Amino acid sequence: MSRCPHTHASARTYGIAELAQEFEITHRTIRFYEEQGMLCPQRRGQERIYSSKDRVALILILRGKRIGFSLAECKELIELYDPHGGNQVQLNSMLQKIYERRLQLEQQLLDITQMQLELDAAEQRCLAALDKID
Amino acid sequence: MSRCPHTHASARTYGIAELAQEFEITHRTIRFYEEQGMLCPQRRGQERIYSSKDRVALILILRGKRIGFSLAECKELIELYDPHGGNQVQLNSMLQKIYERRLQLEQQLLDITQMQLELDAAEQRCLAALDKID
DNA sequence: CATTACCTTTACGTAAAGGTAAACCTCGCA
DNA sequence: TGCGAGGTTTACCTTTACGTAAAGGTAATG
Repeated sequence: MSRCPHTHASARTYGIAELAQEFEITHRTIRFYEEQGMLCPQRRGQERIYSSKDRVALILILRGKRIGFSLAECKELIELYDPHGGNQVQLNSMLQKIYERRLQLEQQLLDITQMQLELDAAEQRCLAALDKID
Repeated sequence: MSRCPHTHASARTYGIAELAQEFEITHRTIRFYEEQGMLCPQRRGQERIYSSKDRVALILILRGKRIGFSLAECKELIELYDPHGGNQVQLNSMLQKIYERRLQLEQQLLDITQMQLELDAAEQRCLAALDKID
């Protein structure tokens, strides 16, 4: 069973080595994320079998990390992504979190463009100094 | 001396409490950054006197941190900002670092816009679920 | 003079995010 | 059948970025 009954877009599964290679991270890292409750692979005996949902979670984690989110924050992102209904209170709290994340992202955009400007200036100083050397 | 002889744009100085309040960080944090060689306050007896250069460094550190740079990376940014001449080899290595930072910032921009899209989608799901409740 | 407020140092603690090592299972196959 | 490739767990180690006492100097204030 579960062998692609109605081809639900992605019944594909992945081994740990496969994911580790694709995303250039270690096995330990992947298991660590599981310890933290961010991945939920099935088991075949001892072996972990990752679903494409796990793979998506990994993508979210790694993207979050690249822009400086903590794992706890990445976990929240995954929960936002997850379709798990919830009652009215929960939904409103999710909307609140989404709002806060958006503010944070906007601040980060400002920080990044500001930093780009400063890199430009630093580059100019370098080039000018090199110019003087000749 | 040093009492504003030719009003060099900013002979202003700052106390630790002042900076801590302005940037909403603790004294400990500021002293820690000094331990790491990122701030170089003068001393009046035991007391630390911060220059506006120190203040700029703090700004760079905090901005760097907001987008997930490590303190080591922030330190590099400060050094890029710092005008300290250097020979041809050093200048070229600085240019290389600037180039790498730029690439990283571009990746971060991609990550952020992607994440914004996902927040949009998550918000839609929340709103749709709330809609169903009514 | 004593208190209060702010500064200092030294030193140990800690959470986050994994790295690394040791030792074991187990499957396929030559 | 035996061995290697790839999987597993447990458990301790490390780095980063500070937090948190403990213990005391200094300066104004009542």
